[in-house]
Amino acid sequence: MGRKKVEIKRIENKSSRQVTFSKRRNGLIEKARQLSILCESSIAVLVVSGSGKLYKSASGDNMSKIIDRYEIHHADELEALDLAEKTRNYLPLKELLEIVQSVDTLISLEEQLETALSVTRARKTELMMGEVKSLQKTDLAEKIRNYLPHKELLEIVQRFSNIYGGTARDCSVSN
Amino acid sequence: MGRKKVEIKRIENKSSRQVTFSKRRNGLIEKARQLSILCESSIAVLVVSGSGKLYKSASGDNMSKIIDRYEIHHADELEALDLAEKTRNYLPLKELLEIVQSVDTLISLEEQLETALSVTRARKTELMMGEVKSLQKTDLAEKIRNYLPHKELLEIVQRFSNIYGGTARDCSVSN
DNA sequence: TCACCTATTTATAATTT
DNA sequence: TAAATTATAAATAGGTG
Repeated sequence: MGRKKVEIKRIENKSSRQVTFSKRRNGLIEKARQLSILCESSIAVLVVSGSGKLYKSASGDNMSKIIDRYEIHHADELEALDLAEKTRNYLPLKELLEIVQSVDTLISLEEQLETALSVTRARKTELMMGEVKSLQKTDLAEKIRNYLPHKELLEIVQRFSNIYGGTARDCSVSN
Repeated sequence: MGRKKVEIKRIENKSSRQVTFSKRRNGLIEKARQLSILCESSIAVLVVSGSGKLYKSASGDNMSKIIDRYEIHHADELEALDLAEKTRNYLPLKELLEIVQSVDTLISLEEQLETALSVTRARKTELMMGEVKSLQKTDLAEKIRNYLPHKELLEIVQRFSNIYGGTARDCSVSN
């Protein structure tokens, strides 16, 4: 849609590439805006220029919510990937805070965790991942359950399981 | 660009809205692809339909890298927001793992942290956030510095600071 | 560099199959 | 319904000031 048909390949001339980048970028964002209004949808457009500059647009909802939606959908795909692959991807900060908080809780309960804390990191990971069941009968388990809502605790344990490849999925943490 | 000019407002007829959604969504993603090739850029498009279904496209780079770029840029804006707001946003899982690992490291160095570990959670947070400077002269600081790359440690400390509202930004952790 | 211009291509709304 | 067609609106490539 111009005086000449252009092949879709890198524009070699730097200044016309810059002009085209600016024009088409604006066009793309305008198209996103229209689609979001016409069809009641939420659209995020992120453009990173060759020089690394970021241009973004969020229509119909805010950027974080749209990316959140992507993360939720994407989480399933992550299941199949290994840890190295996972590290290139994301978790909600909320979950991070919960995990940090749960680790923190474990630390604050250290007097009851003496044995566990003296073992190796691998053992500790296993504890956080897979031994919740056995802790149920102890005061520690009681305290942890009181500290975090049951469902969230289970999710955190499962998250650790996913990260470290354990089998917490099979744990039940009943009330 | 059709038989009639259309106003940019919600299409009331459900089936024509669906048809337009499908056509324009494809058009948008194709435009993104072209722009990324023509101008050597990376473009992410996330579309969430009214019914909540997600459509995504990443051109020029993978989705995670593009969103990562957004997160890095966006981090500055987050500074001004409170924790509740922050929890609706994201951190790379990589950073999560580093933080968990750093907490883990702190735990494994517990014999040197006896005093710190016996204080309250608030005190502990303060330690992790703001007291790195004072730790520099101790063996603990040495071990931490050896355990994690310097730059990453600083970033983690700053991240804790951002989360808990401390002032680790002012800390220097020199080698 | 930066708007504006406009010939032309491209996208798409309505229609047909 | 859904895919293909077609008439038209919209986007934009190259040009101009």
